[in-house]
Amino acid sequence: MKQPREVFLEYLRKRGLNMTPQRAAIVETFLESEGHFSSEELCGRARKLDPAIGQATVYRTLKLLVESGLAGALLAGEGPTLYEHSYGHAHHDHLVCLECGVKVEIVDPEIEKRQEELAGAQGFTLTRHSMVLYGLCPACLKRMGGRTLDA
Amino acid sequence: MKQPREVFLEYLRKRGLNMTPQRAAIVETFLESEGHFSSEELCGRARKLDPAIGQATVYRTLKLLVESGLAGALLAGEGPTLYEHSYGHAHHDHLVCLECGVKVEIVDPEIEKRQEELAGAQGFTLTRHSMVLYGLCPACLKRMGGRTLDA
DNA sequence: TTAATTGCAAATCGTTTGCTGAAAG
DNA sequence: CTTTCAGCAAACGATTTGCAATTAA
Repeated sequence: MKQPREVFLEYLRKRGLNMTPQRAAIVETFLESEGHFSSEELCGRARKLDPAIGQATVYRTLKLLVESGLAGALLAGEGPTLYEHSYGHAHHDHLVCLECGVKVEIVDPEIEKRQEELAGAQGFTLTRHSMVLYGLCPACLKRMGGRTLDA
Repeated sequence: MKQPREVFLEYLRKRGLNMTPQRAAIVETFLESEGHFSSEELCGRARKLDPAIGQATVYRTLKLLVESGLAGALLAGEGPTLYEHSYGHAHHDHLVCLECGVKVEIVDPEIEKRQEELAGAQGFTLTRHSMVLYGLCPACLKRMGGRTLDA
C-alpha cells in the first residue's frame, strides 16, 4: 500500500495542482492528528509549523484531502464538520455519547450487507452511507444514575 | 390514538405556553404538508394563511413541533434541516438519490436489532440513531447509463 | 396585570468566495 | 510567462437572538 503523502502528491499531479509549503504543512499536521477534529482545530495545529496559514487554506486543503481519499468527513448535524483519517481504514460507523460526546467507531458486516439488500430492493445502487447511533456511554450512564436525559 | 392537534395543545399546556393564531396557522400548515420540507418552505405555505408570519416564528414553532413529538428533523449535512411528520409514524431511515435527491423511507427491524446489539457490546444505551444510505435511484441509474458519478 | 409572543433586524457560526499580490512550473 | 496559490476580509446560508411592541390568559 502506497504511503499517504505519495497518494496526495499523485492526486495533485493528476489534477494539475501544485504542492506548496502550506499544503505540505497542513497535510503533515493532518497525518499526525488522531481521532476526529475540526478544520479550525487542524488550523491551530498547522500554525505551529507555519503561523501564517489561513483558515481558508485549511478548508481548501481539507477538501483536497477528502477528494484524494486520505480524509473522511463526518457531517455532524451540530457544530463543525469533523475530519478523520480514511486512507487504509475500513469503513466504519459511529456511536456517539449524547452527554460527553465521546465517539466510538463500529463496524458491522451484517448491517452493511443488509443495507445493500434494502437499497437493492428499491432498485438503488449504493455509493456510501452514514450511520450514527446516539445514546449514553457506560461512564455517563453510571454518572447520571437513573436520571432522565434532556440535554 | 389522540389526534395531533390535541397532542400539540397538551404539550403547550404542560409547558405553560399559549396557543396563538400564528402557531395555529403553522401547525395547520405543517399537518397538511407531506414528505420532507424546510423551515423556509413551511413558512412560505403558512403565509397563505397569514402573510405576516415571520420566519423566526416558524423556526420557533417547528422546535415545539419536534419537542411535542409531531415532527421529526432530518439534519441533512447539506442545505437546510428538513422536517417530516413523526406522530404515529414508525421510525424509519432514508435512502437518498445523489443525482435527483429523491428520498425513500426504509424500515428494517433486523438493522434496528443489530444496532442495539452493537451499542450494547460497547456498554452504550441507545436513544436514537440516524442512518442515511446514498446512491442512485433506478431512474437516474438508467438515465446516466454507465457514466461515472461525480456531482 | 403579567408572562408569553411576535416580527424585525442584527448577530452567530461554519464555510465559501472575490480579490490582489506572490509563487510554482 | 501563465496558472495556480495564499491570505484576508467580505459574502453566504441557515438558524438564533435581542428588542420593543403586542397579545393571551
